[in-house]
Amino acid sequence: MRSESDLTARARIRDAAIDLFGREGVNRVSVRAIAARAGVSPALVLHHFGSKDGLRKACDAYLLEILRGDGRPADLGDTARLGSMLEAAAPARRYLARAFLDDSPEAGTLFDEMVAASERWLGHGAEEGWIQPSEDPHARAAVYVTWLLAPVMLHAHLSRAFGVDDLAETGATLRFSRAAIEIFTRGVFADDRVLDAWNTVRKDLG
Amino acid sequence: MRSESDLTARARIRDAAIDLFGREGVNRVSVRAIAARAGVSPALVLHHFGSKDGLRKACDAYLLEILRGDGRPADLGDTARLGSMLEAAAPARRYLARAFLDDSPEAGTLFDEMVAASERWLGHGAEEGWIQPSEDPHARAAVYVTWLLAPVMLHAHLSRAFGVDDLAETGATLRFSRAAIEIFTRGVFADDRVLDAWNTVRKDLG
DNA sequence: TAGCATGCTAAACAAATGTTCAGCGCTTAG
DNA sequence: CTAAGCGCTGAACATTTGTTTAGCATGCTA
Repeated sequence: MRSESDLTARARIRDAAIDLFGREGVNRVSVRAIAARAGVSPALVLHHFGSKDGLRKACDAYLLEILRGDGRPADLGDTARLGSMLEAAAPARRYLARAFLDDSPEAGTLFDEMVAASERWLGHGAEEGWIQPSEDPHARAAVYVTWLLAPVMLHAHLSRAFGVDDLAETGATLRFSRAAIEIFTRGVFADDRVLDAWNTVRKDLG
Repeated sequence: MRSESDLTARARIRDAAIDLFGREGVNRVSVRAIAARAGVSPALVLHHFGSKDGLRKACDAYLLEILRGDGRPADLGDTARLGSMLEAAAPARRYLARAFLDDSPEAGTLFDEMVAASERWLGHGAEEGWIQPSEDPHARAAVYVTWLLAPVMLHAHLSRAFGVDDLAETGATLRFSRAAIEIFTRGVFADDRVLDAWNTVRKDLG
C-alpha cells in the first residue's frame, strides 16, 4: 500500500488521516490529532492540503485510485476485486465504508464502475453458461455489488458474529466466503415459493 | 412512526435529531441546528436530554426499539423484517446505517438478534425442506443478515444505480427485491466451479 | 391568593476547532 | 558568501462548539 515517496511528511499526514478518519469519522477528528499522529505541526497539514476538506478529498482520491487501479486481470471477476479490497489495510477499509455512507463523489464513481464491470462479467458468464441467466441483468449486477460491499460496511458486526477481532483472520474469512459462495451457487430457497409470491405481488400492483 | 405524545417539544427534538444525525452524521450536527429544526431553544435540548451524547443515546434506544419490537409474526421470516426496516422513514434508515457503521452497542445488539433469528428461521426451513441445507448454518445466517442490511447501508448508491431518488419508490423496490430473490432462489453461479475452487484453497491451507 | 413545579429561554462561558501569519533552519544555485 | 526557495513550526485569531446559569411565564395546588 505504500510507495517509495511515502516517507515524506505529506504522505505520513495522509496515512494518519485515512486511519483516523476511518476510525472515528471525519468530523470527530481534528487537524491537531492528525498532525500529532503524523508527528508534525497542525500548520503543516494545512500547508500541504490547504484545508481539512482538501485533506479529505486527497484521501478520497488517493485511496480510491488504489482500489480502482490495481490492475488485476478482468477474468478473475469481481469476486477477486472484493478480495483485493479486503486485503487492503484495515484503516483503508473503514475509510472506504465511511466514504460509501457519506456518498462521496469518488465512492459513487467507484460503485458505479463496479456495477458496470459486474454487469459485463455476469453477462459474459451467462453467455458462456457458467452464470445463471437473469430477468434483469442490471438490477442483478447492482444487488451483486451491494452484497460484495456488505462485509466492508458491516465489518465490525461480522467480526463479532464470527468471534474474531478482525474478519480478515484466516478462519473467519474462509467461513464467510464459503457461506457466500454456497448461496451464490445453490441459493438459499429450496423451491420457488418466494419467487412465486413476488410474482403475485407484481401482478397485484399492475 | 409517531405515537400520540409526539407533539411535545421533547419528541420534536428527538425526531429532528434522528433526521439530522442520519443526514449529516452526529458530529456534523450542532445542538443549535437540532434546536432550530425543532423550533426550540438550544438550552431545551440539553434540559431534556442532559447532553448531546444523551440525546444520541435516546435516539438509538428509541429507533432501535421501534425496529426490534414491531411485533410481526416470526413466521414471515427475516425478509419481512427487512421489509419493515425499508418501510421505516428515510431519516430513520439513514440513522440506522450510521449506527451500524459507528458500531453503537444498540446496533450491535440488533445485528446479533437478527443473526440469531435468521439462524433459527433458516434451520427451521432446512428441516422442513424449503431452505437449502448449509455446511455452516451460523456463517450462512451472518451472511444472510449482512446482505439484508446491505441496501440500507448503500441506499444512496443503489438509488442511483436504479435511476431513482429513493430506492423505496415502487419500481425500484420491485426490481431490487426481484433480483435478490432470484439469487436467493437460483444462485448466481450455474455450476460448482467456484465452490470447487474454494475447496481447493481450503485444502491448500490446511 | 400564595406558593411551587414545569416547560422553556436568553445570555454567557470555557473549550476546542479550522485557519492564518510571521518567521525559523536548511539546502542549493548564483 | 549571499540570497532565495522549501519544509516546517509556534503562536495567535475568529468562530463554533457543548454546556451552564439565572430567570421568565404558565398552570396547578393548597
